[in-house]
Amino acid sequence: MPAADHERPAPAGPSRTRHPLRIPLHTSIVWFRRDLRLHDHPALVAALEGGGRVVALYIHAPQEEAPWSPGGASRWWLHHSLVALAGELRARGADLTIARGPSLAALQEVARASGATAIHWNRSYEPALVVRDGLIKSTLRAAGLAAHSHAGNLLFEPWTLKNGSGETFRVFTPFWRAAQARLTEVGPPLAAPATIAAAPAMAGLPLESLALLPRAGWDAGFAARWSPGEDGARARLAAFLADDAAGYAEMRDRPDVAGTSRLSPHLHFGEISPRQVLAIASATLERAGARRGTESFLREVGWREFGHHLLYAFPHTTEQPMDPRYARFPWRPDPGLLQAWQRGRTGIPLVDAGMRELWQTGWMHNRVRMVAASFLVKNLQQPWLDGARWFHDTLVDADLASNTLGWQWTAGCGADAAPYYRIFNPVLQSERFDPTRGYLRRWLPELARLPDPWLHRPFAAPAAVLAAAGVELGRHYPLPLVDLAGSRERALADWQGIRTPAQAPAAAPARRRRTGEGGDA
DNA sequence: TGAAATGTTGGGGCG
DNA sequence: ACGCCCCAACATTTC
Repeated sequence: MPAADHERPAPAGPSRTRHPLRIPLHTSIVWFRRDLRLHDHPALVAALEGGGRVVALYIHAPQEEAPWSPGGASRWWLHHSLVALAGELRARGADLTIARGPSLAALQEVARASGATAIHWNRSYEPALVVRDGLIKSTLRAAGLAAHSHAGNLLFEPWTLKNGSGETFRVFTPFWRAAQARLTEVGPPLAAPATIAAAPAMAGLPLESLALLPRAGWDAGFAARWSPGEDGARARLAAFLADDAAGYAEMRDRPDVAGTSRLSPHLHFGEISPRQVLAIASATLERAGARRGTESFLREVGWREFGHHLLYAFPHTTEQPMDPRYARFPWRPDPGLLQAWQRGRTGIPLVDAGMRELWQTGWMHNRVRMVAASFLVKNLQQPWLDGARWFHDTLVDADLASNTLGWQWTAGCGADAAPYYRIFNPVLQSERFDPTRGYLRRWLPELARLPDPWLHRPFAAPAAVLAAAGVELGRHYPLPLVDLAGSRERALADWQGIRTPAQAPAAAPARRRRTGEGGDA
């Protein structure tokens, strides 16, 4: 007896002609991962093609991302983003089914229970996920299921953008020049389906059972600041384009001004795609004529793209320096120094303000990230990987590709790395980029009464000034962990040592002698 | 997507 | 009036 599907009317639209009535309606799983949206979702569109029914599935499998499983801040975001996605699906007639990993077993079980014959997902590019997804795809196919991965989370697939030698770009500027030349190839975003033909509801897990929200109340400041989910993402982009994009080029480095897009967590979880960002930003700003701001903003989208392409080509860089010379760098690991940095108690105001902003909101202004990272790596000489792990655990936008790129850049061991001699002075950076001192005052209330010039450098303030402001260094606020000038000199010397590896004293004379002899060997 | 050291210039005080 | 010195202010070089 044919399935009941035969009696259903054929779906309207062009699919009717491509898929004659005699083919039974099929069921597909859409495996949602870091693409928690319904707009511009190639896997979802592919699953719905031909009038098929859909099981929308999210699988919680943090162990499959180890050692870079999502941290607490990221899990907080994920929880709320899944709530939002489930709401969007429900409004279109579908449920979000939640399962626990291992992902392969969950997919097989849901396929069996739903009768799905195909699985669609949008690709990820992190090393562990590339390996996992490859195994899953071949296993599913061997079991007779159709498994399709789609491009949906980058502007360009990493293997399609190469330099003249056919290699992955290692320097941002030529990378972005090549990408810009091909931006017209990036198609328009796909529309969100108005309705989703859902397969019968599956017995999934309640979201709460994933225990993504923290027990301790450290997330108190998060909800006021963030709106996870697809609606929140598009609202954030719209607000940025309306209010801040025109001045972005000038204001993006100012932590005392809310002039950045703050889209990073939305992009990380795929609540909005870079293709949407490109299309919406270009159209809006073309109308507004804010060309400089647009270019500057899209350039940052380019950095995200660059990080993903690099990580895809050099998967070992999550743990290993890209520049092999740094494998034997003389770091000076010190748990006490690391912990003081993590807690925002270094005695350097801009660094401490940033680390506290991070802890309390799950985010830190990009300029401050560079300064805080530079201080940890260069002045304190703590291993960049320790800093990368802390950022990964505490950022709502924690992203393995961007985080790896940023830390290796700071440490000088990355592909397009800061030159070894480029060492930030956190006090000068503070004076230059927080001229109103609004950022410092917000995050360092214990110093709020310190008069103007000294807020950037309390350790240099006259005793009378400190006393009048009610600040006793070492009690209300820490003394600096290190002397800035001295630690800078030490870093310069050590980094220069990596640049020109310690040679045997005989090396230079030996070379001279050989050239002098001319014809030997 | 630096900072500090060093070099140069030019105005003004002053003998 | 002139030369000398001092030192901002700016430019260049070096790490």
